[in-house]
Amino acid sequence: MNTLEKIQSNLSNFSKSERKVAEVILTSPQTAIHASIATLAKMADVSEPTVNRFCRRLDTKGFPDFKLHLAQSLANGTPYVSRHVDEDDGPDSYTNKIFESSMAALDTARQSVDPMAVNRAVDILTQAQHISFFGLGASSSVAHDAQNKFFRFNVPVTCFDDVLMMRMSCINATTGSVLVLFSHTGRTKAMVEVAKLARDNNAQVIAITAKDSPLAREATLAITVEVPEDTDMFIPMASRLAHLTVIDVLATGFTLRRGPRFRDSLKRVKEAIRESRFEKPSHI
Amino acid sequence: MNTLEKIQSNLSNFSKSERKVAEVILTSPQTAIHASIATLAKMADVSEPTVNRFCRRLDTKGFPDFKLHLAQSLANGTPYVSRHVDEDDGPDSYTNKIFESSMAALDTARQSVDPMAVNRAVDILTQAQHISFFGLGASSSVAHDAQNKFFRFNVPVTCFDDVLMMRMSCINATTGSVLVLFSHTGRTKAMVEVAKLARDNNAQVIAITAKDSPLAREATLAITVEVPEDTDMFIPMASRLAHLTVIDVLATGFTLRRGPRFRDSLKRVKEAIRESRFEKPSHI
DNA sequence: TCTTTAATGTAGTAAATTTACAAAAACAAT
DNA sequence: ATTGTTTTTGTAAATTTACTACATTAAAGA
Repeated sequence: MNTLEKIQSNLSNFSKSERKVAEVILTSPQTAIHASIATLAKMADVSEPTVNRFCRRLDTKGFPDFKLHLAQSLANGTPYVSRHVDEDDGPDSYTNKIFESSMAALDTARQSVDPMAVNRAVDILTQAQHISFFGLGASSSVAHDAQNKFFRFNVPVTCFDDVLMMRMSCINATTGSVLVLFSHTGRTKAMVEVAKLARDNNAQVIAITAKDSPLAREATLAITVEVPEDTDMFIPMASRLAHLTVIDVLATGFTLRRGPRFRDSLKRVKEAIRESRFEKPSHI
Repeated sequence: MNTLEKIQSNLSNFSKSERKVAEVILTSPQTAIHASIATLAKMADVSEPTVNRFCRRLDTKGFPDFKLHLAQSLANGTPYVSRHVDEDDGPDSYTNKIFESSMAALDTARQSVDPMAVNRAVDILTQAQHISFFGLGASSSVAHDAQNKFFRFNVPVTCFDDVLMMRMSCINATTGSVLVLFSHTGRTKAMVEVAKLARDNNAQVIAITAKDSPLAREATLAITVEVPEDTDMFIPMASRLAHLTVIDVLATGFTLRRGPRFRDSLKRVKEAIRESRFEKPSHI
């Protein structure tokens, strides 16, 4: 909830003096954010500590922190809030809502991803002799995307979206094999079994999945991603965007680890497909 | 202009030490607004007055005032600036940069997508007797994702990431066929030819691609998406996220058009895969 | 190489915020 | 009404924070 609204709704919970502070802030919030605690105290005709206590009552660290929160709530509207699509939303409305929800999801995901886990995953990937990407259902396209990306790195890669092929591939796994498993829930039985099978064959298993899930526990290394999935919609949407972005992060880490010479070869891959394209008009 | 963007664009005008401050703030603006001038100075490895001078250079009264502005810019408008990954970025830094760039890309994409085009695409899709999704290279996983999504709608769908199959499929196309082509550049020769072939066979062609591209011109309807693609990285990253989100938008429009009864069948699809999962501990 | 100018840091100062504690007010129970 | 208790509020000191003036260092130009 927006800070200004919070003050409004908590008005009855405040003490007499605190309410005076609230009144002053509600009357001219723009003045409040630029005032010092002394000025504001004088305006509300209370003591400075009262203002400070008022701030703490609103779950802020103190006066400066409170001003920060207030400033944000004054900056028209909260940015990317996951908003549910309504029955009677027009194209304009649902288009915006979906995009904003996606951005909000990425933001949540970003905060939940542990960079150290990313770093260790990059370690494992750079040392791999062979990388396999596995995903079922909605995650199969994620696995395909990963394959497409790492393929350009001139590393042996495969990708499966079929349980039987995954299992067969695990049987042939060796110490140099690295498997990357994608699963939003981390509870798909088949995937958990595949992870176990792979580890039994000494392969390294990186899971990109939910925190504290069976798959996360079964993997050598788990990059856990928290995504506020829209439960109204019966289709996973936000999770795959988050997973794809994790792929980008891993790919970036990979190229950074390999150094500048490696990037030249990427450039050549890109140039290889140039001929298949229509020239872009150069005068634009 | 948003403070964060202002820092980004003024980067060259700053002195060496000021740039260090800018880097720290851009890397984690959320940390910056909660830090004291001393903490920030230490993080950037500069002196406190340098931080202060940095603030003034951005037309603020001083450090606290700067934090207020920054807080506001994080709240409204575009908080996420597309930022390039540096050679010496640590895991923490590049993880954040990639996520933020992705969010910034989605924001740009959102502003460029025409909701009316979306609406017309939904019209066409709801009336389709058969839907095919085509994508090559990095777009093939996008097409797969679309297939997975629309498959749940109990509509006949196919998906190809192979030019020959695409062409064969076009030959058999009829008036009720709808093709959805994904291409970031809209300049892939093969795709443009496929679009032409399909239209010659009276199929409807929806292109999700770049504005004013050959493919956009060749299609019955184009949903044009503008994406600030990072040209340093020789791999398309942001574009596919934008295209996937467009799929979500189309899928949402589709379900809304079909009405509430339709959603029950989606629910059943979801329940069908429940058995394949480990139960989630209910006490959490 | 020397001079000039710009950039950066050090140390001290002023301001603002917070803490600890005491006074006052409100409330309850005798 | 009066006393004891709790809550609220304010005072004053301590601490943290930000800023200013000046010194030093680095860079640029002659």
